[in-house]
Amino acid sequence: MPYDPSAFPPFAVTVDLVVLTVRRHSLCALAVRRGESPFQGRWALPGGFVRDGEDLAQAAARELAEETGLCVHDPAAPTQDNGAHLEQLATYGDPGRDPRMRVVSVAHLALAPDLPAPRAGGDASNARWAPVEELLAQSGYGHAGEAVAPLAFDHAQILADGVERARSKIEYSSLATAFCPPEFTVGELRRVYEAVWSVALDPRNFHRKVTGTPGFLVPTGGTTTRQGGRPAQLFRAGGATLLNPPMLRPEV
Amino acid sequence: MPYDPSAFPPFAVTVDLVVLTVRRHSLCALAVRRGESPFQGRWALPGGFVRDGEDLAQAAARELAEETGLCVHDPAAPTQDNGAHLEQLATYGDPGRDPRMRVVSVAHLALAPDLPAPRAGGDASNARWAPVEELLAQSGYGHAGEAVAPLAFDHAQILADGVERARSKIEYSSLATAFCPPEFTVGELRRVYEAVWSVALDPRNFHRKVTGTPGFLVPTGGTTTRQGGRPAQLFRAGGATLLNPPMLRPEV
DNA sequence: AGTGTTTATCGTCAGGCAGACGACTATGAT
DNA sequence: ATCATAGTCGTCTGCCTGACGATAAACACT
Repeated sequence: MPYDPSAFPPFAVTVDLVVLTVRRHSLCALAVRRGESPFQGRWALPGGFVRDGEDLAQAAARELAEETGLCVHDPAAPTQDNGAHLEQLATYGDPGRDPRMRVVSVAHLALAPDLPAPRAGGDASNARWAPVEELLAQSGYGHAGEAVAPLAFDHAQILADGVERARSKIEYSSLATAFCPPEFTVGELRRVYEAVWSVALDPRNFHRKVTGTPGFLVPTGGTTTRQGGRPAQLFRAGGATLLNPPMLRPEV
Repeated sequence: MPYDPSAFPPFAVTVDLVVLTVRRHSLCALAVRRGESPFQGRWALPGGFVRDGEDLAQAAARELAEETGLCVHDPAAPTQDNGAHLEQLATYGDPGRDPRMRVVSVAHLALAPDLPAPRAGGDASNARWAPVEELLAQSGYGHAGEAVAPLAFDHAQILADGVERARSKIEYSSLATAFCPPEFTVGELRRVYEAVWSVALDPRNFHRKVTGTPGFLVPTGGTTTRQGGRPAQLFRAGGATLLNPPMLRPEV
């Protein structure tokens, strides 16, 4: 028995993506320039409609692939390379958040290693990685800074929520490795934490913490000097996902 | 410029509620019996359609009030009594999760103190508080137990996610006080933790932890003997929301 | 009145972990 | 050769937690 269509208002459902990466020691998010009204020419988060017969996670993964070429790292089959972490963030459904009609957006959070270059999607005339601090300035969610127009719709709120989720989640999970290439050094992982939290961490205590947590890192045997200085051991992400005790974020 | 209606499939959007409370030393959830097909006669989580012009949080608060009479405790105006904690949980949008049509449900989590009795909503022929362990048995999310039919739709998954959220969130926030009446003793708060986590905690270490965390509890000056034994100091929830360092959940 | 039971509250002690920081190592640059 | 850079190993101190003893204040019996 189908529902009586007059019993509920129809909604459009979209997925929006907060895609985060670490570039040049700062936390950056993927932004696309809107080619259509409303907010034409303004920066926005990538996203699109959920299609018929499509799961929310599928829709988010499809949008992510369209915008970045990233495949979602499936925990069940961790053989793939260049995989990103993807998780649902929150849902935004204020009436009036889109002036055209009632749109409910299921925001997702994606964490990716540093990528060569963003490629613009179909309906976006441009795309770029921008420091989150810059995107959130002017919006009341960040410190004042560059004079960039605020993000379209309620995307500044969504981005702020995604950044906060990422900041807190790397405390008690091994998620920070999602920002790293498949093989990385302890120093590279530390620079991820430092960029995401905007703090400086003691290299010695950090090294003790991450190498002492069972299952967090597994050595690959190789070394690298790509950061300069003494060669560093290379690691892959271990199977552990929960960090107990957590990595403590220093006080402000 | 409105959207082209043919550009996206129409969805129905609902809110579903995971309302948790602690009754007789066990964590219970509000369940309503379905009066209509599909899943007629089965237990389900309370919920309903989001109305035109209504925010998601408003819709959840309205459903909560309809089902339980609870008002949402607004952090901005903490003068109200009998207020419950309400937060968005996650969104479930599998095609086919409702056999009638495409429905996206924005699940919310509510935490309430022990209530006198549930009152059935309009379209539910019955309502009750049931131990979550009982509701999740038979569903693969809990231990085997009573022979109760599984919850309707994907509500077992939603309930399991809500319970897990509550279990982890009381670790690092003062949210456990949302399960308590406005004034409560340290022992009552401890029994909340014990019920939610299904563990036994050392009363002396627990007392030291919660009274030693600044801003967690503020003494009201009164005492009570409603639990028997030596009179206990009464407290109200303090302003602190984050617990740092967190309350540690004992190992299994 | 005394005794037992229950619950609350205060103390003590040992082990683990984090922050601060010294020391040493191995590379490339000048 | 010397310096700068980055990585790695140790040490020490203070805080927090888990385990548990001891005391306090109520009630229920006898």
